[in-house]
Amino acid sequence: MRDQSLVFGEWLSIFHFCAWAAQRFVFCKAERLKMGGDDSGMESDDFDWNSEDDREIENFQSSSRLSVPNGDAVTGSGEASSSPGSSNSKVLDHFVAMGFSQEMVSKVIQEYGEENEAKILEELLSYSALESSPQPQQQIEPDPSSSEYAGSSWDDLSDADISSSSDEYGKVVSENVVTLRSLVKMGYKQNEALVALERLGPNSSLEELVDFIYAAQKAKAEDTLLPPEEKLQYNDYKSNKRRFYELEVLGRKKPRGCEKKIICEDDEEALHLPNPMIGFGVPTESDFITHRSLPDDAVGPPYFYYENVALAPKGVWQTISRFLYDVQPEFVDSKYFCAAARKRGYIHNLPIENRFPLLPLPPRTIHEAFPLTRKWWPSWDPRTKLNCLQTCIGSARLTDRIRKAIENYDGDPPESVQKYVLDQCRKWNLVWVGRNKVAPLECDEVETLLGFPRNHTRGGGISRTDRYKSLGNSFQVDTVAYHLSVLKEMYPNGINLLSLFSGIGGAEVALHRLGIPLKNVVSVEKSEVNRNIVRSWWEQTNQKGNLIDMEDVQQLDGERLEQLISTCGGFDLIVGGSPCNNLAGSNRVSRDGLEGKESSLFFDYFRILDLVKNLTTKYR
DNA sequence: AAAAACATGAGGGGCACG
DNA sequence: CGTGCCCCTCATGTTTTT
Repeated sequence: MRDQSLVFGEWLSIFHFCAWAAQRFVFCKAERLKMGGDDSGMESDDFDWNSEDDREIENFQSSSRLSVPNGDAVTGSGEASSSPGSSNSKVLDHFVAMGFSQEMVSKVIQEYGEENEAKILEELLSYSALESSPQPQQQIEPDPSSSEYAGSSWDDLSDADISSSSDEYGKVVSENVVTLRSLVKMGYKQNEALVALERLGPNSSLEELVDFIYAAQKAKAEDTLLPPEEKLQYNDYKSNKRRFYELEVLGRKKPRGCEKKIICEDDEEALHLPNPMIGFGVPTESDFITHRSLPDDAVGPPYFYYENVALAPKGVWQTISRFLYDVQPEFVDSKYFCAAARKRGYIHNLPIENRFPLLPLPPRTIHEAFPLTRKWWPSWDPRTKLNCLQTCIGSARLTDRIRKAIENYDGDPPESVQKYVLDQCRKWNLVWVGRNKVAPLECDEVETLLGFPRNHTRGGGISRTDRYKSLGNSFQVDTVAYHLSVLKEMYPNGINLLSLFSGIGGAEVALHRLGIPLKNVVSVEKSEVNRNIVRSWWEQTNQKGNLIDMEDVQQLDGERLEQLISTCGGFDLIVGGSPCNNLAGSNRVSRDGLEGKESSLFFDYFRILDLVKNLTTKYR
């Protein structure tokens, strides 16, 4: 049972969210006018996002689909108290205009005074939540993790600095509140509404928000969460293609006799990881898929290529896939390309015929990759592949402990010691470098395993710790290059690349090693050392093209993109592996899923991709 | 001040077995 | 089908060392 204080707490967090969103989203009317001006059929597809232009804010009010009836009444929290005499009816009118009952508003104003609109809003929201929530029992989460899930991220949000008291701030708050209220009135949970509004922006239409929530529900919901009639609405979704994918690509056998379970047959089903994890095929295995059909919306140009960890929390890949035009992910383990495992999912709209690998093929066992370890490798260590290369390495003291644990014995150590050593070796990816001596991989060894040139991340003031971190967050170049290889014959004169979350430039290196000329590369990467690494590589490899680097994907708005596109002549490929922090299993602290602090930047990948797609089709 | 070392499991998939 | 066991995971926050 959910008690009232909990509900109220959630509404509190909603308010904090609104404040946070007000800061985060600055509205972009100019873009909408520009794009919608020629009426080129982009009504509900044009997402409006950040812009820092003030005049755009001015225009926001009139353009909003979910308009505030009386904008003038919406004042910043600081202003309301300045003229108490006349503001009583004004404040009351304002909240009534937002859709609250006059009775309720005056009651709350009586109780709390009218000088603190924020407080009034809180109260109104909590009251109306209790009153109008259509199916309160439905908000009981059978899955206890779900509420925690959202809870932690909202805590983050409420920590956000909400000192802004500008006018647009007030508008944004009320705008969001109205939208949220509408959604809750429609029967959606606050959490879902919040997430949707956060992702799509306050300017988005109700339809878009509802659509988003559907997607999220589909990804998350268990059978028991939703009443059957609501779920039936999802069932027209892709059943044929999904089935084809499961049968043909994932090698999945559809068990007979489950026709009864119509409801959960397709969408509710968890995405199955292929075994072996070879996607549409890898150079070293005979199993291949040579054809797939893409959803119409996904067909390029431009081509896009998205990457993230395969073992994300449940529902994440379904959501990602749904945003990326329903293209099904290709799950590939890089252990088929090199000596280290790296299970990743890739969503792209590239052709998959006539792929070819980078040559020479890298060694695919530890012994081949590190011949010197063979001499010291004990017979009781059966590993032939390394585990996933992560962002941290084992410490020197750990390897010392292991040495001491072993050297007490003449022959093979007892099984318990073997177990301990093996566990540690697997956990930290240690290799044998001497008698009773294990060691973590060196930076340059990691570089080689991942397909980068040696010393790619070396120098320029980067610490060893940070090198491991940057490398651990990177692509495996051979794997990505194999997928991108189909571009070579399509673009003999080179490509224009938009590289988001570039990191140390895995995509750039892959294309370069494929022999695909890079004409213009726009590289967006937050970390300065990483940008330096890419810049340095760019100069060392005598690139003929032009490298433009930027810091923040969130600053890449429609205006900026249009500029870039007009100077570059359009992007042929948009690559991005968005942050996995909140998805990766190694994260004990904040594995919050796609809504996590960093991983939610996926939605910026989608936003930018969608913008480029629209701009590309528009100008061609 | 910066770099390195350390402490901190949950969550799922795969598999064998009954 | 369920259950138990094995295994793996693009990490974060704090403390210690350099």
